[in-house]
Amino acid sequence: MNFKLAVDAGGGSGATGGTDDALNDGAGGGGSGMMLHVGAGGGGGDDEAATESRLSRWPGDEETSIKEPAWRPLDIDYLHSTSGSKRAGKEKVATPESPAPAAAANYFKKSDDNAVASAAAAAVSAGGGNYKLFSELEAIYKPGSGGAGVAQTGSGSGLTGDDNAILEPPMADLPGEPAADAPQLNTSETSAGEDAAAVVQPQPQPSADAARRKRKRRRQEQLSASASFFERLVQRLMEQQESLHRQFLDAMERRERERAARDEAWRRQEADKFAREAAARAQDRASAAAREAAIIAYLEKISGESITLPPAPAPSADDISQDAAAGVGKELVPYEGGDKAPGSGGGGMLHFSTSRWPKHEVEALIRVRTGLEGRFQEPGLKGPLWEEVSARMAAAGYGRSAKRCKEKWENINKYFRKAKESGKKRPAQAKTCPYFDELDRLYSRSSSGGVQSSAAVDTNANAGGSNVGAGDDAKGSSELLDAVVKYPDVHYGPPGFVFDREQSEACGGGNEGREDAGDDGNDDGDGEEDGIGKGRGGDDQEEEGESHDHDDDH
DNA sequence: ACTATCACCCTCTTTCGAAG
DNA sequence: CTTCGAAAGAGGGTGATAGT
Repeated sequence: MNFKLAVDAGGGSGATGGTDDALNDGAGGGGSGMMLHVGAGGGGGDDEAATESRLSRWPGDEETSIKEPAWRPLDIDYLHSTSGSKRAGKEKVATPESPAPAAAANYFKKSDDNAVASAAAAAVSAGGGNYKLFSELEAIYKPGSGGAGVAQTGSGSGLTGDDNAILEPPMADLPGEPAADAPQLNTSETSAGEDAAAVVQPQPQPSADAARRKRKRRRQEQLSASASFFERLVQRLMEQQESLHRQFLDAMERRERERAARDEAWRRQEADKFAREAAARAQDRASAAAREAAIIAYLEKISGESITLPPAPAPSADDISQDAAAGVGKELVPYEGGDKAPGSGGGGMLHFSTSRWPKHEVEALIRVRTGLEGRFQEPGLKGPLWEEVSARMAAAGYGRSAKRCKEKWENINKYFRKAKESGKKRPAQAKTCPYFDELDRLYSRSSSGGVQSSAAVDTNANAGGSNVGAGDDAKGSSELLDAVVKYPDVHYGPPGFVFDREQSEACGGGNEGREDAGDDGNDDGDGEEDGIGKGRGGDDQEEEGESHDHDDDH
């Protein structure tokens, strides 16, 4: 949309009609463009004075004889010059030079007087008259800058729709750009008016060239000012961005330092914790060693024999398996000289045994195995369970692989069944007697618990047979078995110590139960049978044993 | 020398889960 | 559902060892 603000210098024909968007004070005809026509009354003018200054229509929009009306560009400077005598005088000078029509001359003449402005303002304020343009202009210019209206009047951007309007405020702030020059800025926006002026003034005049050069120079100055302004703006923007970037980097660096500090603190904390745990472990080991030494000393004192402990660092299950894979009979097991025949090996020293299971080791195996009986009853692979048995044996100081444990368990069961089946009366000093009793209890319990094994059947069938008294008191045997089964891990410890004492107590050894902590207690078959026969209330322990079993059963 | 005990190995059967 | 393979358990054989 092109705005044209023009003053109709030529008298309109007064033609009516037309529905244009022009801001006519009369019923001026429309046009393709939006124009501000300053006219007295258009076709509707009555008096001659009205014809001198009035808004006219676009050329060609009406049947006017004046095809090219003498449009004079509405110089905003001029408009505002009405408030200044200097400007008015200037225009007054230019007026005689221009071949403007008489109407324009009259207009200028009319506006020559300063009083005209006031009169026009009065007319505007009155709401009508020839100076309605001023109200329009005020409506356009005022919203932009309030009191700075004078400086803004020359922008003309509001009229032309030029985007440069947004640059007005900064331009107004530009240094070296006097506010007084602001009204001159409009000169660039009135290029169309210039054309109109060219039309009005066909013959170029020297003064017009000078004004043009002057406008061009101003435009260049304006452009240079704009360029410098933009340069400063961009520079300021870059500085701001650099500042933000520096802040960003600082923040990143600060956070990085904080993170490093946190990591360092965490590492220190972990190191301290590890050190504390290590110290606690060392203390536990020391206390355990002291306790063990005290027990050993006590046992040596009451037994009068020298007791050798199994190697402290029990090999792991993997090591045991590797040993087993390396070759049978090469496992490192605790060895008691008393169990071996004299001269067969150094008593009390560790050696690669002949893979024979010492009695206490077999007992430990039975305890461990019976402790896991419930899990062995469950369907599933037994391999892991035997691994656990091996691990528990290792924890007790016996290095036996899972395979060896399994084989030994099967063997002792085999012997047990064979012995039961044979029906022969076994000597009380038979080596198998100690854990035969254990197995008998186990199978008795299993049979009472619904798991009827062949061995248990055989055991019951041969209750009065070779294993004297083993099945005589099934109830007492079962209760004792419960005590043994429920506390499988409690008895872990030095060979032949805890379990034997427990066994002696269970057997009702009475006066010599605790004292006879050695191997003699178990070897005494009669005493063992008596103990089973007497039985022992194990209900309370059974209740406690359940939880204990679960605790250790991991 | 004989017997009992034990470790080790092997075979057979059963069970169970995966795969077709 | 059938087949197959792995695992577990039972059972037997054999040789070594210790005790009688």
